[in-house]
Amino acid sequence: MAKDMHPTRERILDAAEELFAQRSFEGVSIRQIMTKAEADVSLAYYHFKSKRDLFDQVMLRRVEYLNEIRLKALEAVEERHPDDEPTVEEIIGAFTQPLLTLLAEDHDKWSHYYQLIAQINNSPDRGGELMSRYFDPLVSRFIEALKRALPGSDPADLYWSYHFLSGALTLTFAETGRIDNLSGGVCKSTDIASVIDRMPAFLAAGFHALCSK
Amino acid sequence: MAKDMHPTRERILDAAEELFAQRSFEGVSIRQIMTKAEADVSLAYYHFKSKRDLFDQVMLRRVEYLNEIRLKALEAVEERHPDDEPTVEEIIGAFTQPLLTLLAEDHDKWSHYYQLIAQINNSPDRGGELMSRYFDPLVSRFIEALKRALPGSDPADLYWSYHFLSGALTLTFAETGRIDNLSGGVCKSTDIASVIDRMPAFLAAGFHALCSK
DNA sequence: ATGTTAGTTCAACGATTGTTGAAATTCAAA
DNA sequence: TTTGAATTTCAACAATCGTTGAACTAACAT
Repeated sequence: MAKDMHPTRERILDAAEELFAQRSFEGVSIRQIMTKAEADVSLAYYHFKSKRDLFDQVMLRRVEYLNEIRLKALEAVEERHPDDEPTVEEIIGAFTQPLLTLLAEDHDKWSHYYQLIAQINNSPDRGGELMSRYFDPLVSRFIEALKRALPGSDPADLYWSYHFLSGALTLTFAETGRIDNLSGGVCKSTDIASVIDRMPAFLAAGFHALCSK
Repeated sequence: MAKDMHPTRERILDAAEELFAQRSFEGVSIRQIMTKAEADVSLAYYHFKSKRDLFDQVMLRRVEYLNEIRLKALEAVEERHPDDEPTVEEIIGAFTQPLLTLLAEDHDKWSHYYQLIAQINNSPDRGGELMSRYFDPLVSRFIEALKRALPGSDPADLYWSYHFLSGALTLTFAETGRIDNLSGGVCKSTDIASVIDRMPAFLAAGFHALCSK
């Protein structure tokens, strides 16, 4: 089914994904990755061109599928509104729900990937560049939909609103445990059900406050 | 005036702050830091116990002052309301405005520090722990104020709302250039004036949507 | 059997890492 | 001028870094 079924290559990608997410690109050595993958150090360079290439392949492995199902979620919402426009909350729901669904289906598989994205999103080094490369087509599509849901809004307001959304979203999926500490156990980073309905409501209200007149 | 006026030590801290912010703790070597600081490698270990200690001192150098002025901003808002409670937007303004004011006063001094905080906030490794250590006293104080401004609200709603705020705030101050790319130049990461009134309005609306009934 | 190819192992390279001890320098107090 | 402490320089340590080439094994086509 999958295009790339080589088991060793997959194990390397899994190990790299987890370690890069936890300790960043430079914070992890090839040897540590290959130890976790239970394979010889040289195999990293048989399956990948370099450490940087390995990192890129970790990103690319899931991004395509991720963008695909999020786009489909948006299209599903739009098809539910043949005449009028979907609401802001519906659009934001289509943007966030697929992430939560995947996480609920297979937490171990997606959590590290989300942590990696959160790290990149907040990296001043090449964060803006990388995020744009991987997600701009999808995000632009969503912003178009939001523009229609908020007619006459200032584009700058819209972009800033999305920027706030992006920060809230990536931090939430980073599952850093911070909210566990702060709330003294009332909230848990890994409690997906708590976030699933709170985040779209919170963010949609922000969009309306900023972009509606 | 300042407790620590040693010029070399300050130069090391400046260089470390900038490089740590750009490339993370493990992504920067002591030698790179000392080259930028124009000082011998050994001086890092004369002024600091270790690389980790240097990192901690970079964080500690500004956190006390930062928490102080943000607390004062909150107290000023509260004193303006001797009888009733301040609004949610006023409280969030007190939380965010001092950051923007400092950045406007001396961008080079504070931008790297903010980038470092953004990086830590989104780090699954020890992010939750470090952020709690440095900011929980202040944040708890603000959440108390928000609790009074939103009587009868569910604490979990409040904590999650603050969590969304935290993500939006740190990403914005990370100045990654992402919004520059996405908006095609309409918005600029470094344009503080654009953020100063948009962010509190956006976030306050989110709090009300989630925490008011 | 033979050859081909994909996958894996082993050993090593030069460079860089964090860190340290001792010598050299600076500079104010005595 | 001598003393002593604070600061800086120099040289080096073992360990680890990313990366590579050559040898080895497995499986399968001819």
